[in-house]
Amino acid sequence: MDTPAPRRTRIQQEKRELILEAALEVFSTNGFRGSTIDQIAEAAGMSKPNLLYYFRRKEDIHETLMQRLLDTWLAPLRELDDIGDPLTELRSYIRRKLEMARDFPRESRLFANEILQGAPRIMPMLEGELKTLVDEKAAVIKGWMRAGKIARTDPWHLIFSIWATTQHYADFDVQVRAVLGPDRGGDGRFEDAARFLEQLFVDGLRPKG
Amino acid sequence: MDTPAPRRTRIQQEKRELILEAALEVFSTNGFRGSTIDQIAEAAGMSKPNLLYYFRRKEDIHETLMQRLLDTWLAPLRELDDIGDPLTELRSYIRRKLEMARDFPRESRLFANEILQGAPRIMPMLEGELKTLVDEKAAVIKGWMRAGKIARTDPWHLIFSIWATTQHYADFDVQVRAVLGPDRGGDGRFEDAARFLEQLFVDGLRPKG
DNA sequence: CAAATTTTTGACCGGTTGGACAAACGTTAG
DNA sequence: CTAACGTTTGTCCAACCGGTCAAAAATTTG
Repeated sequence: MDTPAPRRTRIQQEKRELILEAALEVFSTNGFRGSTIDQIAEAAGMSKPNLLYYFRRKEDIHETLMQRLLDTWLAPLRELDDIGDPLTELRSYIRRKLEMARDFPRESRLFANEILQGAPRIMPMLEGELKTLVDEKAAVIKGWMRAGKIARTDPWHLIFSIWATTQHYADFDVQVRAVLGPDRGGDGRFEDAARFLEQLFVDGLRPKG
Repeated sequence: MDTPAPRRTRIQQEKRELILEAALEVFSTNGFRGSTIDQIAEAAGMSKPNLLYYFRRKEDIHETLMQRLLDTWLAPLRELDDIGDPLTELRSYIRRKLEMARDFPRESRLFANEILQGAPRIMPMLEGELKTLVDEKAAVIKGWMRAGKIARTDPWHLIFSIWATTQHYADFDVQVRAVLGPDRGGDGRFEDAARFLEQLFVDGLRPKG
């Protein structure tokens, strides 16, 4: 099904990386339609026809970017495992997701842009791979609830709320910084967020006496 | 500072409303740059030059839409009051925000689009009006914590987490529906979400010991 | 070196987009 | 009726955008 491993020269590999890096920057802030090939080419330090020599269509860049993103994006949830203490597992999942929001905000915004516009390009993946993964992990969480390890609640919405709260710090970064102001909006905001979220979810999920 | 009350005929008022309604639909799904005047005009059932008779520039439509949005968008937070039981107050704030995500998803997505792109048009409002309001309400919440009515935590991040979790059901609606599937992704998803969020926040904020 | 291949660029093209404009059309008031 | 005013539309334009192409420049290969 996949393209049969296209042979690429060293220059091709490097330039393609350069373009993808530039495109991530441009797409994540302007969306797909709001971005122009010229913008990406300029950010990558090359001319438009030269860029089009490496990616024949604008959509190819976006598609490549999206494919790479999805692999790494779900990695934290895949790691959520049945071994170990449930509350500890959830806590480290939240921490990993928040670290991704901190370290890969552009990827988060690229994803958010796609979903906001109705996920026209990745809908099959949402209904397939993603749903399967979430259902699987929801079953794990349900097991923890049955065993009395965490409070009974809806596992799917629990996962949604973890996504929402962590990605918020990437997608709505400007708002967060504007509201916190120059004093508290600095680098420490992610640690404050980590502390808060840990408290919220751990106390909110601790099994009731 | 404001425009000196432009006189408008009845037709002008009606047509402007029609255009704003159509523009909300188009802008919220395609973003500003991703939307064309033609699309909006067609959605409003009129020709492009006719639309431009009521709004001289595309940006004017967006600006008007954004100004109206901001008023209603912060209303729920403004209602958060010091009277009444703190946990009840927070619970009804969450409920109101979730109802807005359910009833006004286009407004939510319009706002999300703007923030995602760095809030180029509303940054002053974020740093001014919004920050002032949030600081004010954070002080109220801090009072509740000092009084031992709710658990001690960061009020600003608490507000962020309420925004994030509730707006998620509007902004990421397609993902939510895709993951929940045809069975659970129906109309009941907002009630499930309300139940879950209430449990999460109320239990997570109940004062300890 | 020289031939072959890969990379880069300037010029160009067709389609789209935001917006201008004048003329036509409709409505209302005297 | 008619003049004034408000509304609608067809036509047009300049800028922009995604993408092509041939030729020049650089690099690799023999």
